[in-house]
Amino acid sequence: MKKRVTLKDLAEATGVHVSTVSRALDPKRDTPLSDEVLSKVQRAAEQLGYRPNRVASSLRTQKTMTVGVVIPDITNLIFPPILRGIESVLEPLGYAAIIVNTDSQPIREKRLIEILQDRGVDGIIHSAVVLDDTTILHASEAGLPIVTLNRRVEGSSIPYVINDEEAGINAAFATLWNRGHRRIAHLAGPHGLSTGQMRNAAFVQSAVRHGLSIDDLTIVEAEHFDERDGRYAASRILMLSPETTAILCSNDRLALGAIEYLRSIGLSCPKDVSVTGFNDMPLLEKISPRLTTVRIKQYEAGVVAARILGQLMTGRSNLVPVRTVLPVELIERDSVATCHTLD
Amino acid sequence: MKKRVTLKDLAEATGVHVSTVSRALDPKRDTPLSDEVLSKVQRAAEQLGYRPNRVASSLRTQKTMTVGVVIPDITNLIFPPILRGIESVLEPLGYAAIIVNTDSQPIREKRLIEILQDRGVDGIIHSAVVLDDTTILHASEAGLPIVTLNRRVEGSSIPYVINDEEAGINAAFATLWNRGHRRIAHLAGPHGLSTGQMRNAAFVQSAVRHGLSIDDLTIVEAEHFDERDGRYAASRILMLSPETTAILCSNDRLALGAIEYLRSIGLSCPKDVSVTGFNDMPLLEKISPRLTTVRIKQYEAGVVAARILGQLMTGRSNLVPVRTVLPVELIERDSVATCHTLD
DNA sequence: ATGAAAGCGCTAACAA
DNA sequence: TTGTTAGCGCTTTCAT
Repeated sequence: MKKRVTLKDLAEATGVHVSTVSRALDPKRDTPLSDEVLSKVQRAAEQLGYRPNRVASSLRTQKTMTVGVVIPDITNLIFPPILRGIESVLEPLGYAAIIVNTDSQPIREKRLIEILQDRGVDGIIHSAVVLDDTTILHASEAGLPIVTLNRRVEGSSIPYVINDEEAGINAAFATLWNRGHRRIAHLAGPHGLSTGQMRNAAFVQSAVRHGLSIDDLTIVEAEHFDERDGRYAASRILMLSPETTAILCSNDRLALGAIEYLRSIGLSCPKDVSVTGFNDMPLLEKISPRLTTVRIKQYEAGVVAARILGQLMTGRSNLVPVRTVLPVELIERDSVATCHTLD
Repeated sequence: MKKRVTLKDLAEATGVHVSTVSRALDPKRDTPLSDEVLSKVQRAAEQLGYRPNRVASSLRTQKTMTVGVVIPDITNLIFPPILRGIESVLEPLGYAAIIVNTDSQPIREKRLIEILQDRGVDGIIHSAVVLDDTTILHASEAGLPIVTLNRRVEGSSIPYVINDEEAGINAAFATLWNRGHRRIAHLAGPHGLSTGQMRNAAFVQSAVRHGLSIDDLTIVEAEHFDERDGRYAASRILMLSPETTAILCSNDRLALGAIEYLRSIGLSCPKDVSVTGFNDMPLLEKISPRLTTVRIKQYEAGVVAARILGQLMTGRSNLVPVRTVLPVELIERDSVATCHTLD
């Protein structure tokens, strides 16, 4: 185990002072230096294999060049592309990311945020906030740059990047409506999450605009955005409203669960019941029936959030919009069929 | 932006020396302290909201309590479960992980390893090594604790955790053989990766043991473990050996690609050609035809690798096995059919 | 253009 | 049982 080469070593090797060495190796140097020392130091650094000690520099500059990325669960397929998007902008800027999974547990989230702060992260990209997230509010008020992704914290000025939930739900609703469906139920996501809430509101709005009465709408809320709760909520929907011909789901996993449930009771999607999703997660196009869904820009969202965080961290917070809404796109596949029910 | 509370602040607040405060707050303290100071300090820490500055402590102790996790690409579905496995053991030990994607580019890998070293990671879990990985060899020789996962570096003493490739390939081969297949081709993974190589060798061994002649075997190597190269390699296989009735693929993504190719030329899997995969990646069971594959213990592998790294980092390297082989399991689904070809 | 000196916040060897 | 001191490796202000 050979010891690392330090600035001091280079100073001894070149006969100049450590501070001079430091300056010579500083890429964005402002102080003037003689070409001679400069090249001498650089050559020595090269030869001895000098590598800067980021820990030491972090302590001195109070910048760790590290950001925290908080997500509910990396095994949820929509997150890996988002992370690659984040990486694509942060890595070239010299930042590294510490990724943590909250498993949607507020206590766990709180602990993880604390850990990130102990480690002195320069900022946080947060994709797992709840609507009234006090943990993150505190951190933000303490001066930590934060951007939320996919979700937002209510009544705060924390910048957020979301998808055009309303347009997405409208498009999904419209495609069902245009295929003749009138008994359209909503399999809603958790109301504690902004996505669940916004999509639910958009659904109601769409339905009303198409002339349906609020009282006639069947809406069942899933506790979590997963297949299990999708199955359960679908069963409740059909119990409450057996004449349902289409289920508009708050995301793909719920939709997958709903389709599983339909199959389990001998119904077919789309023949008996049409289903739509939201997100267009990876691999979805290989699963049968190929789900009609709303595609969100996953990688893009990561990129945009990271750019905003970058601005925040370098003090150009005046430039950043509090609200960024990314466009979505309806992907029509095979889970929606024309409705032949005689009403 | 309020300033962080430091040990010095606590020292002033309690009237004792910083070092005493440090001791009072050290969880695994060996020096004796009076109950009075202890509680006084702890109360002050609580009240003022003291949080230790890990950067400072890292500089002093030369331990960052951070590990690097190197993978080819997080969007490859087999990695998220592995990461959760790693997290499940490292997080309770106080470690955070910096995850980097190499995109299987050696130059990129080298740069990323350097970055991790600059940041002073205490160890690395590496899931993207190539067989003759000099970068990682150097790092290891420099004294950095390293464990490789899924793959191994040839001719080194770097501990590695792999799956029982041989048993897996044997099982896949046997199920094809038992269903009457005799014209079994191998869609091999890259020879530069230990998985590709080991699976290829196991295939040849299996075939020979079943009485096939090496010269008759059709083996086509894919350059990368992805669908695109799977499609291409499958086309080559059928060109070289049109009588092929089964393709044993080196992993799931290659198998998915092969099936896509078959479909594109009007052949059906499993009716016309049977296909097997390797890994059993998430969501595979929802894709039709449901792929018969070899399930590897993804989460478990992360757990084991992390445990070994933990031992290495705490100097108990005498306890760690260089080689750990995890058991695999054949998952029989719908992509293998009985062969009715008259030979 | 370069050197001197201080200090980021913490820990640990040594003293008392 | 507690205080003193030194220093991890770097950056930055001030002096020269």
